[in-house]
Amino acid sequence: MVGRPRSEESRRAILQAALRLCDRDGYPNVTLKAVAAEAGTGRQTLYRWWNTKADVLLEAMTTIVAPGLPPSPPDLRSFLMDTFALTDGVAGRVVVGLMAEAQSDPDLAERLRIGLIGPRRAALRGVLESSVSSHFNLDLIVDMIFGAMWYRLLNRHAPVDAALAEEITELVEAHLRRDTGRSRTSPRRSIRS
Amino acid sequence: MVGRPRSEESRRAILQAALRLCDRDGYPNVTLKAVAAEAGTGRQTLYRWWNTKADVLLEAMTTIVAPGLPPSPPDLRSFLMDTFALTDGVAGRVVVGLMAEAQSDPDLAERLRIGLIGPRRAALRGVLESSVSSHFNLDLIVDMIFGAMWYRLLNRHAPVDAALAEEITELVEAHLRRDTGRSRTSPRRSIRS
Amino acid sequence: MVGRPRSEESRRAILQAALRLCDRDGYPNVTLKAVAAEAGTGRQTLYRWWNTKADVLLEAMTTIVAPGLPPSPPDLRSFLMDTFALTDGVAGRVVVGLMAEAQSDPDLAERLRIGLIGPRRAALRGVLESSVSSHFNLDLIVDMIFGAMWYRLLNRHAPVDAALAEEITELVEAHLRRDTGRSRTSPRRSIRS
Amino acid sequence: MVGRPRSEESRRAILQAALRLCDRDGYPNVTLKAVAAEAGTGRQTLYRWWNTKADVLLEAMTTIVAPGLPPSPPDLRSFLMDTFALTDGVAGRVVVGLMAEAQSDPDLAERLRIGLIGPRRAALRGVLESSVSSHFNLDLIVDMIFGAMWYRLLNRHAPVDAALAEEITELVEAHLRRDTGRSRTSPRRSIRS
DNA sequence: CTTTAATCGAGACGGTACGTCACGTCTTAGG
DNA sequence: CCTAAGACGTGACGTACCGTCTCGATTAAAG
Repeated sequence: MVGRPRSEESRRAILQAALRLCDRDGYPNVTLKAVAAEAGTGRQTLYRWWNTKADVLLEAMTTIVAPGLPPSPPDLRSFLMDTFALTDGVAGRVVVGLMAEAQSDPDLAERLRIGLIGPRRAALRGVLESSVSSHFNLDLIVDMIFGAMWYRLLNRHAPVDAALAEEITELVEAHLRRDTGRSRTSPRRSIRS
Repeated sequence: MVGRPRSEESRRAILQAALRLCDRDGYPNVTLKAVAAEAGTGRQTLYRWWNTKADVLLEAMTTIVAPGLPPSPPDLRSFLMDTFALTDGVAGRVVVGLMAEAQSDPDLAERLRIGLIGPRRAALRGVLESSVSSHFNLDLIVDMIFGAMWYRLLNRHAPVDAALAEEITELVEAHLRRDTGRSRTSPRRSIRS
Repeated sequence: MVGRPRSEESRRAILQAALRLCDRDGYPNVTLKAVAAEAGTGRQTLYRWWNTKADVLLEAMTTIVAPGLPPSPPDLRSFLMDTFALTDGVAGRVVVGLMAEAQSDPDLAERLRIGLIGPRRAALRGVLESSVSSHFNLDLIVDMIFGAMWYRLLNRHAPVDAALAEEITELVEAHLRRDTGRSRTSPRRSIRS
Repeated sequence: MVGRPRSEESRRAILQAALRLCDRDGYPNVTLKAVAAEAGTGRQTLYRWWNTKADVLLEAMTTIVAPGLPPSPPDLRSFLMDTFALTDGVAGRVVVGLMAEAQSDPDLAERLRIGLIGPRRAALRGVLESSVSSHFNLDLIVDMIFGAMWYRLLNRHAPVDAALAEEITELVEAHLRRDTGRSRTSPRRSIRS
């Protein structure tokens, strides 16, 4: 026997309510109780399909927000512009909240790396491969670029905006360009995700 | 009249209990109730002097952990070595937890910037000033170096260790050195903290 | 939609736990926390349905204890015997505690008068009407009979027992009887509850 | 060594503050903390000389309020008039609060009986002895008269005023007078305080 | 065209941390 | 040695959210 099928309507209502509340109250102040109420759904419906707040918002990120990312951006400048633009809104708050929660939830941490962070790292690395000298440890460059972004997202001492994208692009192209690379840095080592 | 003086013993017991529980259970799983119990003090004593968990741990960082920082490190390599070494332990977990909490507490965010993050930024900038060409926007370099550190602390795709310090130092000295600087990057802009 | 129905089991467990603790520790020493623990229920379940300790015990009195009262006692002697018998146990402690609390809670005071005290006054008055001369102010007689009971319950200088019932009955029947009434007392005035 | 003598000023300030707060907030809402603050005295000073709230108010009653009682009232009517008049004010609230507290404090109960209730019972008994036939159990009559008073003080279904004094006096004089007493009531039994 | 079964909303359940309040004790400096 | 001031450890308060558990009602495939 099969029973009543899952309501797609409830699913989307819950994901969108979660994002809406994250935007309004901030990730840590969102409760699943409030999400259910905001979505106009029962609480058990929520717990039947997700286990935690992080589960809900991770799915919301990958099914609602992520599709808005640039598919295959041509150059570093556009890649950073598009990426940074996305951080200015719910997506930024959510992803920072998820990252914070992952600090004490190893399982969530891994799903974050695999589902969200890793793919973006790979994408940036792909963009860099065509413009940065192979003498450099690309993973380190990726760390420093996305690191600057995360650092500013968290500490808010400066915005993550087009100007940052521009500055980073100029720095990379002026000093790490394929033809200008005279690196004495050590050979790259393998890195997770 | 004066009344009974504040118990320095209780104060230190609470700060150390908070750090201990952070180490054991992770920042978000620490409760003030448990801190009071672990410290062997009354709960009211805790609320008398601090308002939130973040308050307690921020003071713990600045009065117990921070004094362990290098006073005036000579060069970039040692500076990063010392700094990164500190992140491997309670300090890392705490500071990440504080940063996460600051996302929805603007007041805490500012105190973090002023008391913890800003001074470290200034210190790194000071070190860079003597070795990096003035053509570069030093704030951006600081963002990228500390950014890489934060990024790895949060995402844990790679360790924040001596090797990272070494790689960053080599990259900076090889390509951004004072005498080799032929930057075409845009002029620096002012940046908060 | 309806939701999960209220648990009758929890309700009775709480009421009985409240009475049990009142009996053991005395009304003022009962805490709602202890009631919940004794009843094996959550604390919130208690607060969901009652606001105060007095609320709980008032309901316990009217739904558990009161049904044990004599339905329609034939004569004054039996009425007093039955009534006084009830005061020797939890009921006495509870009702005294409620009365004490009502001194600073006008709302509780009114509910006490309407739900507990008033009906007993009416019942006693009914019994007296058939045996006491209409020359007397029955409300005053009620005050003096129940007053003696309350006075002894509170001050404990003498027991509220069958002997008291006997003495009062004799006094009333010897001197206030319908046919012997030659009262010169003033006409009755109306009295609340 | 003798040290500093006890401050009589503080003592009176505390007693009066306790009465004032009882009047304003009701006995159960008075806290010793508030009494000390109201009296402008330290909290320890209070605890040094009294153990409980009841202690303070019992002393306040016996040293401040009681002296206002009629010394040797001539007849039942004046005795009741004077007595009832006193219940309309702080004294009523305090004595009811003490009585309530005594329900779970046997020691306080006894001090109440000895220091406050017993003497008044004896006084009323003395008045009755000269006007009521010796055939009656005077303790029962005392119980019924003071009982009516307490009952009304607590339940507030009717005032404790001059009218009540008048009605009781008339009832007693009309039906229990020395020369009219043809009582068939049982012989008196001994009664505590 | 009725079962049958899993879903839906609603909402009560036993827990637990929250931040506040009053308790009664203690530890200061000052009279 | 008493006084005021006030911090101390304790424990109940009433609130909020947790994740689980019943409910009656709904929905669709299987019999």
